[in-house]
Amino acid sequence: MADVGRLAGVSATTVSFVINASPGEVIRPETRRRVLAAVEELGYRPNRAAQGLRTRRTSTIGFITDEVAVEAFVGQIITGAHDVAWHNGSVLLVINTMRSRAVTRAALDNLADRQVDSIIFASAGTRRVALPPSPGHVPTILVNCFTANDSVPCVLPDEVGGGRAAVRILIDAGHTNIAYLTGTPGAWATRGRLRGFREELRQAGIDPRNQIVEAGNYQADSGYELTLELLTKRHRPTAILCGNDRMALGSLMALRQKGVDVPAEMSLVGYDDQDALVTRISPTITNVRLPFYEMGRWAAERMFGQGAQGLAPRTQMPCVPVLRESVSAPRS
Amino acid sequence: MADVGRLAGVSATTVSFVINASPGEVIRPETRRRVLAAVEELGYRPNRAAQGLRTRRTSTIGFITDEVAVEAFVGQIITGAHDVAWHNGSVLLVINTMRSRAVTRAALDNLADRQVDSIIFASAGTRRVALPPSPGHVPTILVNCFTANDSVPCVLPDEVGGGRAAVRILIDAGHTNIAYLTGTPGAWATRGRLRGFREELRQAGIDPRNQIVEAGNYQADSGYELTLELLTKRHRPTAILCGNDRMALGSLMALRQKGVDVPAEMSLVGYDDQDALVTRISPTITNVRLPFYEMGRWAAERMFGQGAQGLAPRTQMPCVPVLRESVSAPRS
DNA sequence: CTGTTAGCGCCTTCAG
DNA sequence: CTGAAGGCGCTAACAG
Repeated sequence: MADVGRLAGVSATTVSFVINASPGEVIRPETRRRVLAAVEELGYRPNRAAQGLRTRRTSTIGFITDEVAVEAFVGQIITGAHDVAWHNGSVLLVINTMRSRAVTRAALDNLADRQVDSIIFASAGTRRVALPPSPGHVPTILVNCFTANDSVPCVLPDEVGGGRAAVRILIDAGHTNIAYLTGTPGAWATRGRLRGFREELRQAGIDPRNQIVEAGNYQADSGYELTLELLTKRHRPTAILCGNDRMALGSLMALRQKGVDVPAEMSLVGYDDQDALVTRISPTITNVRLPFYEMGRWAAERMFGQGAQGLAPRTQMPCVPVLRESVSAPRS
Repeated sequence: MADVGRLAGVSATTVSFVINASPGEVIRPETRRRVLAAVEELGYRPNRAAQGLRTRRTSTIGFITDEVAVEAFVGQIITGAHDVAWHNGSVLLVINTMRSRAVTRAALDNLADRQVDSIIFASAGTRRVALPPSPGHVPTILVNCFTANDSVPCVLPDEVGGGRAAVRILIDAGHTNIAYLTGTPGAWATRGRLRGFREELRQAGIDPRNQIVEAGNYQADSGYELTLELLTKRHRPTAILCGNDRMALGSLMALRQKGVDVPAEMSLVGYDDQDALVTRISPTITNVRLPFYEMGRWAAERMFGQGAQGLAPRTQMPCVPVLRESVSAPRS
């Protein structure tokens, strides 16, 4: 930087002013031109580490997660947070904890030591986490998880609304006899979706107690087996709602095997909207999409606004219906 | 740090020596104890940004990629690189380019400005990339991609070996009439796998020209349709090898639909080993696994050894067979 | 409008 | 064995 100043015939300070377009500093156009030329000639690039030391702002967001690889869900959260960060000149420092509490603790310390501006903590599955107290007071937001006492602001998918949206798709298509093959009973997501399922039916004047609800486990086999079972019942439903896309896939395989056409003879709705599973298949599966990308964006956006100050303890993002080929009106 | 020294009754220099266990510096145990106690009491943590400025080592690896979210492949590479980095006290700065050349260029500059120790550039699909010349001379390794003139060392999956391994599974099970539903013709991976397919057959004394080879497109529908077609042929194969897991899934659906039992009447082998697709289904699909995690590890490991110096221009990592339920001996 | 001075927090000679 | 001095590259007051 001193070299640049020397070449341009000015001091390092002036170079800094020019490069950063420091607000309040007025530089004569001629000087600015000379400085820029010198920067160009020397191929000078400011050292961000030094800047960070001086300004106490590293333009870095720490991103801690359970697990980057499984399910590609976390990948979407990262992508959302990344896009916003990049747009604001920041970048993501990613640490994978593999759900180890020790690693989580170490990651938090490490990120604080590196002077990150803020921390986003994301979980692959929606759940309660016990976050060790962060050293220093780095603004922190939780994505797809929450703490017991809501001590840290978080953003979650609106699963109840998602459950309602899923049923609404089928009701709108004219179905009144809908089977719901749920995911693992007790899981946070399962409970919300089921509640939404019932609420929406009731609101449409359909008694949820007349609908078949079977508990699966979010794996393809459970969708497959529960569907085979379903097909043997007397009062066969005209539509199946699945706990997630893997189950929907299993269900589809069972329907194929039994020669039941989708959607002509049976409508099918998945949940999660996992691209690889759901759009590269025939028929493409109507779905409710989880807002992972949006939650990632949301969290990062907060970091460039008021930080984690003044946020509601919990924010919900909508799960939106995605209409594809697997739903049609029931056969009359 | 000065505060810690004051509390312990020593200089900041001594604190530094104690904290870093600086080699060559001998500290009296009593002094060390006092320093450590002061560190503890004050909750002192060294500022990594300042350390980085001074030592010119940030313990940070820049990780640039096409796309974090799709396919979960990149997630595995990140995980591999991350694990090695973390083990060595380093951390990953992740940038997503969305295949934009401008972003890639900016990412390279940004990482150099941030003084990362090294850069790993990973692609979601195996392909040739045109990497803008890195400013500064940060050691760089390519994962799952390569440059035209091999100017940057890279690590790639051994697709020829993978193709061989896939056929070998079936030959070992006793099959001699094997159909191969390939992925998109012309793709680097497709060509390698097909070559391996032929080599291994020939070596087993089977003429590849007698085997059915059909070109698909790596999507589930192509597996589905090609399989339906296959089942109408006179000389029906006893085993199907698919270009990837999505195609295998499509194939499985076609077989189900036609009432062909897997593996009793037809053996099936996928490729890629995408967990979500392949193990959460019945039957679980025998596979050849792409070494994404290993390639990520490999690249990061180099960065803690000789850097990118003295590496072979291309390194291949083996694709290993994963035996599951979808293969059995052919019906005699 | 521009230059001087003084650190940010740490590590590394070099003297004791 | 320990401390003093200097500087990594940059920016923020404060003068001119």
